[in-house]
Parts: sequence; structure tokens; C-alpha cells
Amino acid sequence: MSKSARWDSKDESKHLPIYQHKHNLIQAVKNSTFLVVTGETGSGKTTQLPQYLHEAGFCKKGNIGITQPRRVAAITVAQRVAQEMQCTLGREVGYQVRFDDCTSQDTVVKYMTDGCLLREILADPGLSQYSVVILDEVHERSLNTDILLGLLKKLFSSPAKASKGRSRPLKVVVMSATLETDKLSAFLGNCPVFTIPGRTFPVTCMFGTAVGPKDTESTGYVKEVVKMALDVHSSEMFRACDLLFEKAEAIDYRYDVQDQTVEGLLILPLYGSMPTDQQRQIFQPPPPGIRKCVVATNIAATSLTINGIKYIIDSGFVKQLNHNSRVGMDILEVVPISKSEAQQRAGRAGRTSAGKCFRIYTKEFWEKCMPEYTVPEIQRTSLTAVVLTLKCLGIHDVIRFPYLDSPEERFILEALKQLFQFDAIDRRGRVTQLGELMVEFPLHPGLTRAVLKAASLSCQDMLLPVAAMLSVENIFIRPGHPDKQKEADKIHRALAAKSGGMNDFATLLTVFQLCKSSDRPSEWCRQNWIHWRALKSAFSVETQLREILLRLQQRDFPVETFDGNKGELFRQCLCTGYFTNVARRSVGKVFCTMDGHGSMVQIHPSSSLFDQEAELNWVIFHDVLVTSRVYIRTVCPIRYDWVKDLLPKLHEVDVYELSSVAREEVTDEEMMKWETREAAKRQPEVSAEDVMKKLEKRNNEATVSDARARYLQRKQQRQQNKAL
DNA sequence: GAGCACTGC
Repeated sequence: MSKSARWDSKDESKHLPIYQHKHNLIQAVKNSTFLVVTGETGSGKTTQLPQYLHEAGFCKKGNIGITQPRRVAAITVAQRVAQEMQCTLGREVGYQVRFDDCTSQDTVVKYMTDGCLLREILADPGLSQYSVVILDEVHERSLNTDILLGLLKKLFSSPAKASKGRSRPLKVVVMSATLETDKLSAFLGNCPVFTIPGRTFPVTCMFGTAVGPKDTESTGYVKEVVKMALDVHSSEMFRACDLLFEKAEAIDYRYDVQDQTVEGLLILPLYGSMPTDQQRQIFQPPPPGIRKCVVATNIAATSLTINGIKYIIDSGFVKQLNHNSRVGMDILEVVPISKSEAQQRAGRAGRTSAGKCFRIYTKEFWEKCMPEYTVPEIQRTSLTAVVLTLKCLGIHDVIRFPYLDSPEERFILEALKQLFQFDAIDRRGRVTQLGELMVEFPLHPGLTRAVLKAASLSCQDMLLPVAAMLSVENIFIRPGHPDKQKEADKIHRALAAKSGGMNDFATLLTVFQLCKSSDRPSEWCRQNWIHWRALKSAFSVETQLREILLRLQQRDFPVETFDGNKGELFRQCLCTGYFTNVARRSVGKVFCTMDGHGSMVQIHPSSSLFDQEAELNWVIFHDVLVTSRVYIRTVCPIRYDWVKDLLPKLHEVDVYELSSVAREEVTDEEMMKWETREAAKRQPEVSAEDVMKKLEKRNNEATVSDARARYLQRKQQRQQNKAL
């Protein structure tokens, strides 16, 4: 980087909208504990505020920490700021993300992912090395950021804790897009809100006619989006401009579009397995006389910046993975987006000039079907790991933790139940010794439980790779071409056969080992239709897990002896973590889960156990996915004997007692309310009020997805009955 | 006889 370029970037920052507020911003941070800073993208708040605070002397007694929900953002922003501050990245300015710690003793301005700061809090609850903590992109409502918000709020509810070990009180800045800033301020004790004007151009939004209030589960939206793209292309005057439409499965359609030979229309679908050179093309300006059209999933909403987008086509839908605690399953479903999400999509057209947004849905759909805000992740995800983290931080009352938006109580109770089943907490909800070990692993607690069991029996070499393989994206490639597909399937079956042919977990272990010991691992992957990129990250994860385990084994670590059949050791370890995911075959290909829900499930066709059902009785599985049917994926047959002693644990749980530690740290008044509510729940009689509440609830989205899950189960049952 | 958003430790 030449000297003049450095000065340019420094100079440029003076033209950012935030620059004229520099003095007032510094004062605002000095004047109060919490501050909400709001401003649209392009205001410069992420790169400039930490520099202003650094200049103002906030790093003299403590560091400035800035969180981001995504790794790439943490890294690129840190690079940018290091450049502006004319220092080497990793010295005064650094970043930390998983697998990549670019900080040193000198680092005073540290960008990191929200998950990393949460880990730091686990080791140092008072965040004693920081003078300022800045949470960025809070409006995205990522799970970790939401938890951090609550933790920071709680830190100041006990002043002794907040000032412990520090000479100057900690300052907290919360940065968010303009939405919901009043709510944030109210949550943080009515703290001041500092607004920075953005630098965006107007976007005109137009409603369509294709999708109305009746289409809450749209199926035809892809076609409509393509039609709209062609309309826009032919009716809007051609200039060198881009077009972005979100959330479309365009791979099947792009040829149709090209067949209609719209001259110069270039469609670039964004796919994970896309070659790197093609990926680069997306960010390049199109050749002269060619209009670029980018088809994107919702990755474009947050993770991608493509310059010069002028038109947006908004399908109005998103594919979302929702956890449903009532049926104990994750459901991947297509749902309408929220109004705030639609506004964000539209905003992508106004970054460099005025733009237009074409919505395929009607104004009525907007009004009747689209919620104001997206349901935050904390309300639609499994909370098992989060609850364990909170408990390990000494927050026993996880129900009345200060959530910006509280998850439903049954989500929390389900998490407590699971933690009890994995021996992470005791009957009264207190963290066990095992739980203290478990929280150290960046894995689902069930998987962690299996790893710890294996480690206590000195066979971690079998479980660590499996845990790593299950925490990265799917490693098996399934090509679209029928011939290639057959070839890939054949090779994958052969890999399964090498592992005994009856255990999907063992297949993962085999793939891991074969690739790792290969001389040319990337070539091995190519030949075996395995994602090299995914496997590489599995290698990193395995190394990380192994390091954590080694560190924990220096401490007081359980040692057990195994007196069973050695060949069954692997599967018995798995049972310790997966006995909650146990199913027994009922009729034909249908299995019935034994977790209390008694759901009817089938083995996914990608499993090596598919079509072998007749030989099976009891199985454990890694996950359930509801699509056209209710499928279990990554399956392993087990003996009833191995889970017999564990199964009662599934039913003997008393959630009331599990959440009882709560009572030790709350006021009598709060306790009274809590007990009254609990007592009411135990009442078998139904009051009129209850009926009303139930009716109200029926309109909730959660209930809609419940109904969908039940519907799919019934449908599957019917298909099964027909087959018999 | 299948899927098919996206993050994060």
C-alpha cells in the first residue's frame, strides 16, 4: 500500500456522514453507560466510531471490542480500520474469529464475531480488559448478539460486578439500523439514541399482482420472479446496471430465460459449489452493453455487497429453518418475509444511485401476510447450548433472563430437559461437573456428551472426527446430471460398505480417515464425490475439538472402564449423546420416536440404512428434517440394552424442579407470580379465559408450523397405510 | 427414493 493511498483512505473518511458528529458522539459515549447508535449502511459507524474513541483516549485503560455477527465482516472491517489508522493488522487493530486470531499484546481495537465475545465472557464475566464494548448489527438479532445484550444489561444491574477489577466503568454502545431503536433504548434503561444520517439514494417500490393474501405458502413465486425480471429488462431503459432478485431457485430457469434470447441478459445464480472464477464474476462490472442480473438467496441480504445494483425484484418469501419444540423437530419451510426484511431488500437498489424495487406480491399481501419484523433467531431455535452457557455464567434463572424478546417458555424448558438428560445439569437445574466440561465445546450438547463419553473410555479418536463431520455442511456431493448422480451414489454406497454398511456415523469416520491419510486429499475428494472444502473445515474443527479436549484432560476428567464387546464401543458412545434421538420400528419403513413425542419418521434415502429397514429394530439418529415427509438422517442401529437404562431419564424429568434454582435468586414477589402461574398450568380444569387464550394462540405462527408438522405426519401415515 | 436458506463457537 503506497503512502498516498493511505492518505486517500484517511481523507475519504472525513467525507463520511458520521464525521461531523465526531465530537458529539465521543461526548455521548462519555456521558452514559449505554448508548444506542443508529444509522443506515454507508454512514461509517462501524469503521469510524472505534477510531474516534481510540483518539479520545478510551484505549488508555482498556480495549475497545466490536462484535459482528459474521466472520467475513469482522475481518474486512478490521483490515479497513488498520489501513486507516496506518498500522499493521494484528498490532493496534486486530480481529478474532474462530480458527483465526489476528491479535497481539498491542491490540487495543479488536473486531470479533459475537460468538467470540461470548466465549470471552465465559472466562471473564466482567469483561475487565475492555473499556468499551460495541455490539454492531444488533437489528439482525443474531442469537449470540441477543444473548450479549442481555448479559451486558444484567452486568449493570449489579454495580459491584460491573466495576469489579476496573478503574473506569465499562461503556456499552449498541449499533443498529434505524428499526426498533426505541425498543433498544427502553431495554437499556431508556439510554440516549444517537442518530447518524445515512448516505443512500431513494428507492421507488412497486407492488405486483402475482401473490396475494391466499398464497401464504407460495410455490409459483420462482416463475413470477423470472417473468418480472424479463419485464423489467425490456421496459426499463438499458444502462449499464445490475438487477438483483432475491430468493429464487433459478438454476432450472436460467436456460428458459436465455432461450427467450433477451439480448445481453446475464444471469449468475449464487451457489455454494460454484467455481471460484465464476464467483469472482459476480462482483465485476458487466462488459459494456450487457446488463448483469444476479440471482441470490438471502445471502445477499447481509453477506454480499455488489455495487451498482439498480433494480430489485423481491419474491416476498424466504426459506427458513424453524425449530418446533412441540413436535421436537426442525422444519425447513418457505414463509413470507417481514416488512422490515422487504425494506432491507429494497434498500439494496439505492446504494450508488436512485433505484427501483419491484415486488411480485400485492399491497394486500404486504398488509395481511407480512409481519412487521422478522422473528428473532432466539425465538425459533433450539436453546440447549445457550441455556448451558448462561448457567455456566451463574445465571440460573434462565426464564427471567433479560431477553430483548423472550423465547417461549416451552423452548427454555425443553432446553433444560435436554441438558438434564445429557447430565449437564442436575435435577434442580444446577450445572454438573460434566456440564462445566461440556460448555467448552462448540458443539451441540448431545454430540459433546458422546465425545466426552468416548474420551473417558479413551476412544476419542473415533468420536472427534464424527463430531467434526456433523458440524460442517453436508460433505456428500450429489450432482444434477442423472448419470453422474448414479456414479456418485454408487461411490458413496461403497464408502458406506467399507464402514460395515449399516452405520452412517461410521461412514463419516471412514470418509474422514481415508481422506486424511490420502496423499492427495483434494483429488481423493474429487474422485469420491466429496466436498473438499467441507472436509477441510471438518479437519480444522477436529483439531480444535482435540485441543479443547486435551486442555480439559489436564483438569479433573472422568475415567471409566468398558466391559462390553469392543466392536460395540463406538455405537455405545453415540448412544450416550443420542439416546434422546431414539426410534423403534413400528410397521414397514416407519419408525416411532421414543422421546415422548412419539412421532412417525422414516429413514432418509441418503442413508445407508435406507431399504434395510426390515432388518432393523432400534435406531438412533442425528437429526430430523421435515420436507415432503418426516425424515431421520444419519442413522445407526443399536441394541435396546444400550439405551434401556437411559430411557427412563426421558420421562422422569420434572421441569418445575429443573427450573427451581431460579427461586434462589429472585424476589418473593416474583416468586409468587411464578408459582401462581405454575399452579395454574397444573390445574386440570379449563377456564373460559384459558379457552380464549388458546384461541388467540391458534393464530400464532408457531401454531401454524405445528399444524404443518402434524399434517405432514398424518400424510405420511396415510401413505404408509395405503402401502400396506 | 431424496433436496433445495443462512450464520456462529
